[in-house]
Amino acid sequence: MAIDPASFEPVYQQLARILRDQILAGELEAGARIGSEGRLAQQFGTGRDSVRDAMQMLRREGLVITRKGRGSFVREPAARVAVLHVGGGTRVAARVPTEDERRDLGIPEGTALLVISREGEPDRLLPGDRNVIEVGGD
Amino acid sequence: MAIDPASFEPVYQQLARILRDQILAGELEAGARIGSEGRLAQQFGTGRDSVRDAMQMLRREGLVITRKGRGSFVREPAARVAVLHVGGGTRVAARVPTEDERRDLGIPEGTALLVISREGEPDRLLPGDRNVIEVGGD
DNA sequence: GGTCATTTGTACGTATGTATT
DNA sequence: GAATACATACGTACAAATGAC
Repeated sequence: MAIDPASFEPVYQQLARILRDQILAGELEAGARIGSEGRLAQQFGTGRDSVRDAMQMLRREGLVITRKGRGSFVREPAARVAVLHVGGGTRVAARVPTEDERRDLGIPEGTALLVISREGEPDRLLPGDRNVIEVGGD
Repeated sequence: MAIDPASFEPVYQQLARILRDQILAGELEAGARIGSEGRLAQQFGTGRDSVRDAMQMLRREGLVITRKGRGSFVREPAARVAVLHVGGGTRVAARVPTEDERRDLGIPEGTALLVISREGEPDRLLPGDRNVIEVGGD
């Protein structure tokens, strides 16, 4: 729960990880307000810059939303995924990949992810650089 | 082609717009190297911070890719869109919305966009917060 | 292999503008 | 109007990756 400035992991990523874990664990519920940038910077002993970078990471992952003059809030998980029923028991979802997925899949920023789901089958992740795939329409 | 620090439009957004226009107009071809952050900052008379913010904007839009120690390069347009043929002459594409689309559609960062295309019909944009839609698979 | 210049990544500081409460 | 909070924008410094030599 503390920041190690000497760690191999950048400060802002440590901070993002701490907050992400709290959100995914439900300690910070959807709609809950996250401490202000100044407050968090003071609390964790970092610059406000690092807090902003961490927040931005969480915004990109769709976990939080930040409103000017108000603060940052935990987002509804479902609000960041578009789901399409395409027939034949197949669902197609679009979402922004997490940082981990981006690293694992080797895809750059600015690439959306198609998730193709069928009952009883593992999800198929389709990044934007392997485009044009046929899905049986029934 | 110049930056106006007194404009209502933030410096980094002016810079992003200039570079975006050059990319979309083909003046900067796919794979082309964009000037270094320091070079651009000097050239446009801004801080490196503003250049970085502009680059980040373009990265999120899928227009450029940045590699540490090397520089930023114009990305292949197709590389950022995943396209799925779902039958019935319908195509589904996922991509990260542009900043303009985010503003127009009123959706926050970290939300992907589903684009449903059918021959002879206008594209339908489906953001992540209006989820679960049926598309005739036929 | 080693060194060097270049370039981006991270992290701090300060100041001012703008939106919300 | 005042207080709070985020947005923008400048500065500096050092770390890490890359490529040229």
